[in-house]
Amino acid sequence: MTTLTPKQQEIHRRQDQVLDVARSLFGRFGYLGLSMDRIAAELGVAKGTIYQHFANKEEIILALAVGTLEKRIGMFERAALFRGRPRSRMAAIGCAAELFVIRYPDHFELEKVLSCRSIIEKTAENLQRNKTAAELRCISLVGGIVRDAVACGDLELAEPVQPDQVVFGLWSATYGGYSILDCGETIRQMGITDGFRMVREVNNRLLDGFGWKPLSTRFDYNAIFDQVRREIFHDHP
Amino acid sequence: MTTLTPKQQEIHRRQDQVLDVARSLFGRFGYLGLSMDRIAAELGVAKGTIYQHFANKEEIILALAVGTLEKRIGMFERAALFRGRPRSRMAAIGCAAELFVIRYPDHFELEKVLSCRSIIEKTAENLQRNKTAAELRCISLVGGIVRDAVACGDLELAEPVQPDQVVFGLWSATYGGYSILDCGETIRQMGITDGFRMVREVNNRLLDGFGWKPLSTRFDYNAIFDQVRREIFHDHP
DNA sequence: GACATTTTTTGACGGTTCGTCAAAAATTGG
DNA sequence: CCAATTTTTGACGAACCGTCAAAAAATGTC
Repeated sequence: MTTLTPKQQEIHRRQDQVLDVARSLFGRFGYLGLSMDRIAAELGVAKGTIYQHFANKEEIILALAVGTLEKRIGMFERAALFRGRPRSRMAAIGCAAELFVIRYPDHFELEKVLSCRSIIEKTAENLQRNKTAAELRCISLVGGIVRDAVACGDLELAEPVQPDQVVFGLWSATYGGYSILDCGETIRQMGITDGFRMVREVNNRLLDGFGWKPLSTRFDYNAIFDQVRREIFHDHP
Repeated sequence: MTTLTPKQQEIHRRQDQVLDVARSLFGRFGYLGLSMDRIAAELGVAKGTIYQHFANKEEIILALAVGTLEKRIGMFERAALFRGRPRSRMAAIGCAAELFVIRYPDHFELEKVLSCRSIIEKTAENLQRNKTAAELRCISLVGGIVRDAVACGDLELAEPVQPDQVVFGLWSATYGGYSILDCGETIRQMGITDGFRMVREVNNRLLDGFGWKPLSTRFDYNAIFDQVRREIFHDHP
């Protein structure tokens, strides 16, 4: 286990170096500006060496996305520790999600590239599973809070509605909302200025629609956001 | 105006032929499988000729997306003619959106590719504006229904909430929902089977949360979907 | 430390796609 | 029919891909 030759350690380190360089290049020049040749040049090694670690640039991008997803999991876990009724804890998760998109703005771009069929198809399935697994961890964390709410009576789901449906709704609205804000001129043309407030509002109304108490019309969840920011994520930008 | 030489007419026709071939190639092989050389070969012309019409494959993809967006506008316009209270008319729009993703499944893939910064950046800004304009037409159509609801008292928006916020919410939830369903293994792992029902449900709950009457808990909007399908889109698959 | 063996690195190579542009072909108008 | 204009062509240089035999480095054995 711990018996790694110096050489093997060097190889391990280089894997991270490749990702660092790739992240920088992707951030600066985007998907089309990222190339194996450039990574190799920037790192001062031959191209063949990069191929020892990753089969193509798509797998590098996938690895970058998994990396930031793990950051998000960490933030969600910290947020989930917030003390309060389930809906407040859910607001804390919302706050974490918001801070995540601010702190890791490139993540969305990675996500969008990987959502293209012909691009993700170039990656090995077992690597794709890493990403799915990370997503499922986020989802189950959120699902747990929904179930807590059901258990304590704050949320009553009429027969056919399942807790996962609530999670799906939050995920849709949040992912969709940030996607729309992130890309395209359209939103600016609509005269929308404070996108984050907008996403919060939509999520609040959605949970109100499921009847999750206390309703956002009777309780100020923006205050929770501020509190979570102060108490849990004070070290964040 | 109508004085087009035979040659000019041929050139106009070819523009559409290029798009037809490109749509087919994109559908079969995706973004990475689409190339100017292949289009030219499939169409039996030299590559240079394609470049007379489009500066690169990204502009072709953009044109394809605008094309399907216009189909959607048409469907939304037909749906908006549905007779009923505003919320039922909104349900009719939802039905149109659902039928659209069924009828034009490739549209989402186009949309995802174009949402990547480094890809859309390769297209001319005035072409991007075509897409923005088409999106804004859809949005203003939906916004009109929201305003109708406010005008007739079915929807009361508390002070800071604007009609566009409701539109943004519907757009987020729908776009996000279909995106999530469309791509990735995660959703299957969650055990979600009927994705369309799920998106409908989320939209219903969202509008309930805004207090748009009649609430979905008191009125069956699925029935509206069926009715719209029968009465307006009977010619659709 | 010398040397045989294994592991790692290298970069040249063949292949594909891109976007260009001068020459060739086709069209137009007189 | 011919000169002028427009359109088409495909060869070209450049960039990137992924591979692989040869070179270099590391390892382990005596």
